[in-house]
Amino acid sequence: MAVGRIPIIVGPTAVGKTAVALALHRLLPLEVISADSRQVYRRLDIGTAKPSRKELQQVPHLGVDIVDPGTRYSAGRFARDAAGWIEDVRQRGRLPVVVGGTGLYIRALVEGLFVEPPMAPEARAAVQAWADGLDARELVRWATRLDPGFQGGGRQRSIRAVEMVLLTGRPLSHWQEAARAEGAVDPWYVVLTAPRQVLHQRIEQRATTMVDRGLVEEVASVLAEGHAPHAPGLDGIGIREAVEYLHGTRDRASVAGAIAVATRRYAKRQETWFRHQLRGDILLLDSVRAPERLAEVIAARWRQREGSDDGR
RNA sequence: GGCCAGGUAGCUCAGUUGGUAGAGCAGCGGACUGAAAAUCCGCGUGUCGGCGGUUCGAUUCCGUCCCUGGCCA
Repeated sequence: MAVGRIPIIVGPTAVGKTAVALALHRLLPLEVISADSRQVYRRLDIGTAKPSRKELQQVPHLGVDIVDPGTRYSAGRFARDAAGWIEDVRQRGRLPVVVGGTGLYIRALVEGLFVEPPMAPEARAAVQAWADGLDARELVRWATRLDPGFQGGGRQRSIRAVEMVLLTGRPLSHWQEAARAEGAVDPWYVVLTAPRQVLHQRIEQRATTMVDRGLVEEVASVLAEGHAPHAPGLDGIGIREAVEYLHGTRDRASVAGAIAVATRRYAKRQETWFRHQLRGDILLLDSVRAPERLAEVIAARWRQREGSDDGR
């Protein structure tokens, strides 16, 4: 169900994706499809650096605030949801623009994941409970034994490999080969980059601002609603550090610094992903330039492309 | 000004009885198919403060200068 070509703006955290999307909105009739695995969670606004309420009013965003912190979201669900949103935006006669930093979500949308066979929730929970009693090394050993094609990894990936074999009778690699899904869109990637030094500065700034704006209080109030500290929505940079402080294992003065360190590492992993994992047309833009200038370049290139070949 | 202590990786430090040095943190590179802000794999990145001297060889010993901290004036 390819829906045609659409722009996909990616880049590491804090590089300025939101600002560019906002500026681009003034040049093109667009709606944003957010590809961000943290911003899907309601209530966590400061910690996930969501666009402000005002910004969300100015530019329609789909994919923000769609599940409670206690609900598990996934790349597969994103791929289905996003394909629907894109369709809706098209119906309204507007241009869907995917914006986000979660590489796997974008891959799931563009290239499609394999079609996952049904797995009983109780069975998954049982595997999870079994895994809770084992350490990472034991899990890796099980994964290797049950799935000879196991590509390696730690706790999380081992559990996934074991789960697939136990609940479907076939290893992950089998499904990946045998049940390839179709991609939903034809991507035009715009990759925003910034020199490391600049990026690190922005990250530092952002970490401090988060704490000043009440990150700790926000997390405390979500915990007070009864969510466990390891709830799906609470597993994110910034939120983790706030939880550590609230549990007394970290002093308040060190929160912002720890967030900056974790964020820098995350940004590096994202850059590695965007450097090697994207397939297709890519426009690389240095985001040291003003968002308005970047938006102009993107809009001009887009019109050029769409004009020169009728979008197929 | 005098007397101590110290100047080794981006930071905090270890070490070399003379054979050009290594930990933690930070950082860098890479992998990536439903938890991905996750989960993993790999990599020391260095005028051992400067300049002289002794020595086959000095980061190490000697001299001198500079810098930092402390104490005394």
